[in-house]
Amino acid sequence: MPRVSEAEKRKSHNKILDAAASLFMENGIETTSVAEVMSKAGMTHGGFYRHFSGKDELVAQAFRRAVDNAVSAMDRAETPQQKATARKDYVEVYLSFDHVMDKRNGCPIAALGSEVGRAQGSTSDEVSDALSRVASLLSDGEDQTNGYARLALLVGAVTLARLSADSETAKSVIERAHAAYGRV
Amino acid sequence: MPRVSEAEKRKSHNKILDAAASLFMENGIETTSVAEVMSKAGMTHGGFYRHFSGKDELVAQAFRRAVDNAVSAMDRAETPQQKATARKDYVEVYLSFDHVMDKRNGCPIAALGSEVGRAQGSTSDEVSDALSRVASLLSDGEDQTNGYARLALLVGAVTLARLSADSETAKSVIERAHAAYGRV
DNA sequence: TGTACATCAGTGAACGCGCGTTCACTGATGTAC
DNA sequence: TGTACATCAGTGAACGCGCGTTCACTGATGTAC
Repeated sequence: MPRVSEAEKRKSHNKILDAAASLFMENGIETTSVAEVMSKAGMTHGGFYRHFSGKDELVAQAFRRAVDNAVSAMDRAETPQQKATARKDYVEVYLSFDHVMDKRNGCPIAALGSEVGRAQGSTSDEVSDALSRVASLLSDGEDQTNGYARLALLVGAVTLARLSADSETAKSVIERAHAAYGRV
Repeated sequence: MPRVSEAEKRKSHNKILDAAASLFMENGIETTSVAEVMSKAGMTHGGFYRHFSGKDELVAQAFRRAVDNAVSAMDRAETPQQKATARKDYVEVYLSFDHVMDKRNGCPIAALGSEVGRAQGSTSDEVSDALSRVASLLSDGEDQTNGYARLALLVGAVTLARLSADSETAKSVIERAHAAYGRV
C-alpha cells in the first residue's frame, strides 16, 4: 500500500494529532499508548516515527492542538463586540454539564492539569504558554493576572465537578462557579 | 530477618501508606511503582501483598491518608472559634508559595486531580468523599455547595500556579485567588 | 516458666505482559532525463 | 509525454525494559501444652 502522497501524509499527521489529543484528554497520557493513538488514527504503530521523534513530541503537539481547538472562537474574534461575545460563550460552554461529561473535546488544562505538571521540555513550555494565552484572552487587555484567577475558578470547578459522586453535585458546583465568576 | 511482630507490622503498614501518599502526590500514580513505594518505606517489593491486595487498594488508602493529613487541624477543632481559626489557617497554607512548590505534603486533590478522575472502585469513592468532606469543612454549616465553589478556586489556583512558567506568575495567581476567596 | 510447633511478615528471584522504539520490507510517489 | 529510478509513508515482526504480581523460602513471633 505505501508510499503515500505528501497531501496524504499531512492528513495522517492531523489525524494522529486529533486522535492523540482526544485519547490523552479522555484517558490520560501515561495510560494511552502510541499504538492506541495510531489505531484510532487508522494506521499501525510503526509509521508513527515518520511523524514524530517520540511520544514526548506527540504529547507537546497534541496539547497545543487541544488548546488551539478550545480557544479558536476567541482567537478568531476581531472586533471588541465579537471578542466580548466569544469570551462570554467560552465561559458558558466551559461551565456547562456537557463539558464536565465530555473531556475529549474540552479544556486540556482541566483534563490533564495534574498529569501535565510533571512534564518537562517542550510539553512544559506548551502548558505555560497555554495558560498565559487563555489568561490574556479572558482578561481582555486588563491585568492578565485577573485572567489567571478567572481561569483558576474555571479549571477548579470543572475538575471538582468531574470528581463528584453524582451529577446533582456536579451541576451545583458549576452553577456556583458561574455565579461567582464575575466576582473574581 | 522476618518474621516481625504485630506492632512492627502496623508500623510497616503506616510507612507504606506515608511513602505512597508522598510519592503519588509528587510523581503521579501511574508513574510510581509498587517497588518504589516499598523501597521508600524501607522494604522490598515482595512483602507488599501482606498489606494490600494490589496497587488499586494502596491508591485508595493512600489517598485517604493524604486527605486525613491535609484536614487534620480542621478535624481536631472543637469550638466555633477553633474551627474558624483552623479554616482560616487552612486557606492561608493552601494559597501559599510553599504549597505550590511542595506537592508531597499538600492537597491530594490538587496534586492528583486529573489523574484520579479516571479511577474506579474504592479510589473513586474516596475521592468524592474527600470532596464533600473538605467542602463541608470550608462551608461550616452553611450551604455545602458554597464550600465546593471555594474549594474549586483553591484547587484551580494551585494547579495553575504549579503549571506557570515562572514563580512570579505563580505568586500572583495565588495572591489573586486569595483576594477573591472571600467573594466566592 | 519452659518447650515444641504452627504462623506469617518480609525477602528476592521469577512470571507474563504491554509499553516505546527499531527495523527490514513494500510499493506508490516524486524526480531526472 | 514517457521511462527509469531514488525516496520514503506506512506495515508488522521483533527488541529490551519495567511493571504488577506470584512464589518458595527464612526465621522470629505467637500459641498450645
